[in-house]
Amino acid sequence: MKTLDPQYDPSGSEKAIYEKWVSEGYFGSSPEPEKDGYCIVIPPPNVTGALHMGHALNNSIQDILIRWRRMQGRETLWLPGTDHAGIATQNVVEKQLATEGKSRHDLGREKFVRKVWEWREQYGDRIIDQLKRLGCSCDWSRQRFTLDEGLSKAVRTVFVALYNEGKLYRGHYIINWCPKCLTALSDDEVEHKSQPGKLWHMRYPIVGEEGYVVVATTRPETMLGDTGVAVNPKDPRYKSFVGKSVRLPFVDRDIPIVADEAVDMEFGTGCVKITPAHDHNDYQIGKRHDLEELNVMTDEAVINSNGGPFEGMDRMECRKELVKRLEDMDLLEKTEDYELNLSVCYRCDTAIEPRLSEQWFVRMRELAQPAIEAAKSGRVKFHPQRWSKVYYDWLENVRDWCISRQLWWGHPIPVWYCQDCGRTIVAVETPTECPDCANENLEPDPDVLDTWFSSALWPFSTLGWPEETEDLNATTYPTDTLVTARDIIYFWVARMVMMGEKFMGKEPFSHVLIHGTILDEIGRRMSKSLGNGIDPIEMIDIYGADAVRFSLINLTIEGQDVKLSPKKFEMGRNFTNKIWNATRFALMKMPAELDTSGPLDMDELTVYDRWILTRLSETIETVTAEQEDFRLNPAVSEIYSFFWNDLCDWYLESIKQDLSDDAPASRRQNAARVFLAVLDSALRLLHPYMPYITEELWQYLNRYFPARTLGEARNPSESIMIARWPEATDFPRFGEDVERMEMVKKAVSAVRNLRGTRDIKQRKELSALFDPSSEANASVLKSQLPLISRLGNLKSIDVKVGISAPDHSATELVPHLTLYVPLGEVVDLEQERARLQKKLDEQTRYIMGVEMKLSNKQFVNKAPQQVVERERERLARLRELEGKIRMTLLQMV
RNA sequence: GGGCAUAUAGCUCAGUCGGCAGAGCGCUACGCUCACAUCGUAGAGGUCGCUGGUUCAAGUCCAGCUAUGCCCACCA
Repeated sequence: MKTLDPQYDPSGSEKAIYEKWVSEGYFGSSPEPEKDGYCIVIPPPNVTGALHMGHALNNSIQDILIRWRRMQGRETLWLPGTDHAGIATQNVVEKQLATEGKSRHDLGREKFVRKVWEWREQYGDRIIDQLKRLGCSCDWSRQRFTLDEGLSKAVRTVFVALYNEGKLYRGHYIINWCPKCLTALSDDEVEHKSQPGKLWHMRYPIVGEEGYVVVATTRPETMLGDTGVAVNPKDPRYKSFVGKSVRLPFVDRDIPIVADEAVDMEFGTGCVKITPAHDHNDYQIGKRHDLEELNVMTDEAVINSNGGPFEGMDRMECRKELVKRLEDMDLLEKTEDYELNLSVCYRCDTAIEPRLSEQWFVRMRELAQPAIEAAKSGRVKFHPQRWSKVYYDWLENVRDWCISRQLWWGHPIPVWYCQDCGRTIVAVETPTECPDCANENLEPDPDVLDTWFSSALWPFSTLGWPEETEDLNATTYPTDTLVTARDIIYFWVARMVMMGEKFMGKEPFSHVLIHGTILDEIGRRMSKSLGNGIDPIEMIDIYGADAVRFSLINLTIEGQDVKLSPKKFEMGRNFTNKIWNATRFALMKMPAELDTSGPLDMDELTVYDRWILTRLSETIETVTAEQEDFRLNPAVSEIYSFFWNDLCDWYLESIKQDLSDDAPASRRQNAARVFLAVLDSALRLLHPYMPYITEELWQYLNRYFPARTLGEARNPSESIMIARWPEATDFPRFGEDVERMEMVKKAVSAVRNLRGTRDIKQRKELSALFDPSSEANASVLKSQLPLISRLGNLKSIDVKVGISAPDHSATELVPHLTLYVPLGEVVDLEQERARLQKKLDEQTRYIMGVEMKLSNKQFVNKAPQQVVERERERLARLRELEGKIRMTLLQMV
């Protein structure tokens, strides 16, 4: 007989178990069109990434769903992979180069890109290995990378198709430029930070006359690129100025004063400097008034030759110097403190420099419509539902998407320019000559695509599209559930639906499960800069993967954020230990010869056997229903309390005697069989949440007791991973036995209660007299005397309706049950009396409350009959109890 | 400026159809009884953010308010 250690140590077994799963091919999938499929595509983590708590939560959820559906017999596919993460990865490798004193320009593009690939080969699977430690049951044979060959083909195919339809265009527009990453960013990649700043009021002298206008700005350095000044046409203060010009200091350019509705008369001076090349609004205003667009900065946001005396200065340096000189020239009217909304790069936090440049854009309006429709029609459902509103808001107000990035790492834009005739060639395959002039001198577009462009195709590009592969069929696409966090609803979710509708003609998934964000103990986002992150791998090292998974799910309620601390994982660790020990007990106590050949005779079972089977059936039903609703937290809580409270605290304690050597053989057989069946199903219920420990223990159970009699697993000997998900109907329900067991629990609790409140040692055996108020209850108790005396540590029990209190006894009164325990001289009668009196007062108060309610005609007439009836019963119960207490008090005198 | 979320025990949070306020942690007392001290038994601890309203009945529904957090938005 196998004896387990008294404490569960996950570190010894997790790795071997995982390897076994992989080598047996349990994660694999063979999606065929006629199968009942269940497919999830992983949100591909960045290759540069290390697993953080957000990933741990995200992937735990996916693994739970996949494992559960797999056990239900669905053809599951969890498709894994990583994202090439343009900027992030390029930055990492550039940083590495920098330590060698080199830049990517020293290497040149080709060599640099090769270097990044090398980096990926070396480090890119780190996060994959970490996902494996978490226990993720992805089909690793299908692992994809957003930059691998198949996906590149998908990207180019989509690009060409959109271009040919006129949904892609290249143009000279103002975009968000990161002067550190040296690339354009989409609007969504810009973050906004509130920051204290200043509002400088500058004087621009009017040309040809005395005086000046005062413009207010938060960015004085951009004045070098001003090509106009705008006022509101309705502003009486400036009416006479419209049409005149001002002379720009330092660069001595005359620029016009124009009237534009967009100017807010209330703000600042009501007079705005216009810098079309360095501000989104100014760009629009400039277009309307045909103002010159003058770029005054280099890629690195250093003032260029258009900046006159400030050429060569960094923008911030220039700002300082420029303000100082304005002041010297008496052109600075005043400086105000101002809270500004600073735009920063989401990757490096550098202040964005809006900048005019040549970029590629996707026309979004039309593409967005089917994506909106997909959600409106219910084909794509958000959980919780409120996130659909965020999704709609973005899609309904979507702006064109800037997709070109001035990076080297990424999908090259499949466009070539004929150096001879100037023709633009957009093609899936690299062209060798110009179709117009046959010239071979073709220059490729230097830019790459936004990483999110390839991510948008992920749900079908990973399945082989545009090739017509076997994997791409109704079993896999649309996939079932996308599990993700709210911060990429725009970046990713909306764009996937858009592209899925466009190129597959179908939504890419039916459900979007948005989970909460993991925060630190005091509610801040976990971030590298704050250093407040908790490393999931470190937690797995300490507590085990199952404990980490369980704890995370147990803390995560329906999309609510989670405040996390390392201590929270102790709960999961404790639970694993509980499961371990319940099984340990089973293995220790099983009879040497367990006969499981015939069916279990239900008539031979005890009250507690039938009770636990009923509770199990109910638990299975609830858990399955909650999971169907994506409510994993209520599901797992249900299993937790079933396992700990019902199974361990009550059932296991109840059968201890039955499993001992001196118990009758048939009783021992039956108790063992029921216990085994319950344990087996409980482990199967727990498996999606805690895959490792359930597998390990299940194997132990299998090895020694391969045959089952209830809730038969599909393949008892192989792996719990592919065992059958339990069904409520696997077990009979016995309503009456549940009631009986509740009565027994009440009696035992009364004894324990009496002990606890009177400082009577657990070890001391007591004599108990129960007055169960009805003959029915009396017979229930009488039939369970051995159990009650065992659980209550009693040496004798009397059960009699209407029994009167013996002398020198302590009394415990609960509804329908009075317990007397004679304590001889040790009983403190004064205290007993006080206790009873207090209880009596309490009952009287309750009774008054209920009487009041019942004497209220409104209540009796309007409340449902059921509720009124319940109150009446309650009153009867309370009165009975009150009477009982009074009587006992009288007897004590 | 708009939108969303949150407010319940000392802490972190559950609470579905409106019908007797729950869990984990922490705290107190007792117990190393042969599954588990990562445990067991018992206990203390609540004006459900505030103000109104609907209802026989409100933690739960409605309105308003306060506080906190997040998202969106071109007032320089």
